[in-house]
Amino acid sequence: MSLDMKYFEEMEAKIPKGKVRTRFAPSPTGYMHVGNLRTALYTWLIARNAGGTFILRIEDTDQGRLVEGATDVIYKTLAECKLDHDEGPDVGGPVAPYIQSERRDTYGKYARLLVERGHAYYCFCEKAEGEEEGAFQKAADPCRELSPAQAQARVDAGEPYVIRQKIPREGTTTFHDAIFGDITVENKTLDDQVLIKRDGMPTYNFANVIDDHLMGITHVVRGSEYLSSAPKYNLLYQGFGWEIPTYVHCSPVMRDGQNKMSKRHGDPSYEDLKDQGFLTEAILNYVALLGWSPRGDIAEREVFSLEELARAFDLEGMSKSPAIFDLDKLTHFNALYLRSMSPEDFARAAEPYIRQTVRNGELPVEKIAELLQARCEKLTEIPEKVDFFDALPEYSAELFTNKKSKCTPEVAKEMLSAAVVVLGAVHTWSQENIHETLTGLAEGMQVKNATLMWPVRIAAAGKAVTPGGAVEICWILGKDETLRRLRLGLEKLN
RNA sequence: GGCCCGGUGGUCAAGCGGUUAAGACUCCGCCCUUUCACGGCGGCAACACGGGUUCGAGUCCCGUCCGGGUCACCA
Repeated sequence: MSLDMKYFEEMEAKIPKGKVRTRFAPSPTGYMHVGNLRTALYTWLIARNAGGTFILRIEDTDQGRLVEGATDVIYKTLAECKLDHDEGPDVGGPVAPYIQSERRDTYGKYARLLVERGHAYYCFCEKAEGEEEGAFQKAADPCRELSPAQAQARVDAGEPYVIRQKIPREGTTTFHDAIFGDITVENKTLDDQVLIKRDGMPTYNFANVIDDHLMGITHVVRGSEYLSSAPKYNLLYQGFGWEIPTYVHCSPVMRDGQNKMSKRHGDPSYEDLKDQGFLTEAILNYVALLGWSPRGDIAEREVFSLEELARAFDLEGMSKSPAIFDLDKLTHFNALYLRSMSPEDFARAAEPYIRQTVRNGELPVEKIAELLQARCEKLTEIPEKVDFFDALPEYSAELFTNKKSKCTPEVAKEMLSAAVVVLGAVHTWSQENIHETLTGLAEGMQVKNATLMWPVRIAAAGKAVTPGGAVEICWILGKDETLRRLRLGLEKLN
């Protein structure tokens, strides 16, 4: 069997050169891990920071793990996060196809090229079963010593085989990582990993090297779990005589000191976080800082838009150690983003949540939203905060007691009786008028504002904690409903 | 177990041989105030340990301990 050298030349000729090119290469699992999302973000940032190209590649070489509709989740998430790709399965590009299962032939050809060059060999051994405990020593593979002719004969005879990388027995291999620096390992600690599986599909490790090279990837960004296989990648690149890309290994996002974030442990994916009421921008901002931090004169800065991140991002700022995901801090970022929205945008975003419990179409949603903006950290906490507008909750007369406001049930009774009278006389139900009326009443009765406002608010809302004060709540409720509720409060006190 | 990597407050982190060891989240206190928030001010809290090198070490070297990764025909 002879190799078609022209094929390799053509493939080589297609590789774009001269610009930074990065790729996000997820395998379609059906959801986006937080760690995955962060890797995608960093990969995108490296490309955008350098004015380079960001590529999406789907790694679906594991036939047994294909999940229906899983690639859609990837497209949807990237689009939502505004991590736009310049090349990919959906938009095409100069080095298509961008789905590994469609590149199957390519891997086989390159594997044979590597065999030809003496850096790989056919292996006909039975699939290794789970080794015994403590048996860490690898047995030497007899197939490694087969002559090319012997191997070819068995292949031709239809014997099933895999292709393995031929790792040198002696010496050391050193590779460089942009974050971790130079790492040297002894070759004898490396195993002859499988390159082409029995089913003809490449392993992740092999497909990655081939694709990264053929797609002209300059910065290989991936999780640090691949750090220990990096020497083998280097040997592969060297075996082909290819230039080695810049490795960027990112430390994992942890759920606690011991475990990585994982769906299995019930840790939230990007989709889950969205469902919990987190904003995409806040998630991205938080996640960016979980493993990267700005330096120099912006070292103290935490709030970054995507564009600002792209400008500020640098490999130097990346952390070597794992980072624990902290929901409290994410929540803080979410609150920050919620507050920085324009009142109009916030009202638009909040309205569906307000409507969940406020169904009365008469009530001014914009005003309710205005009260909510500084008072919620997540949109999802809105419904229970505003439920009292529609229906006055059952509440205990004990709520009228408040030490700081100098209010007791007796005082409340007095305040409410007076308030019903003066509020009943208000002609134009505006916030200003309500405010003046009530503060005027407090002054006339020789009590501090709080002593009057407390019972009014309690009677109007029926709960101890409300968004907004007495004046605002009364105004939103309208005159009739306010008076009705205040009278109800009075009854409760009798 | 071998190999590789890491270790600054509870968490994210700055620090690059000389600092009172930043900042943020959380928590606590105070101010503001019409509840709660927002905002403002203040506070608690850290260089894993032991040896070196150096006039001087969180910063450099070695060891110990702890944690993680990897040792798949999964990615």
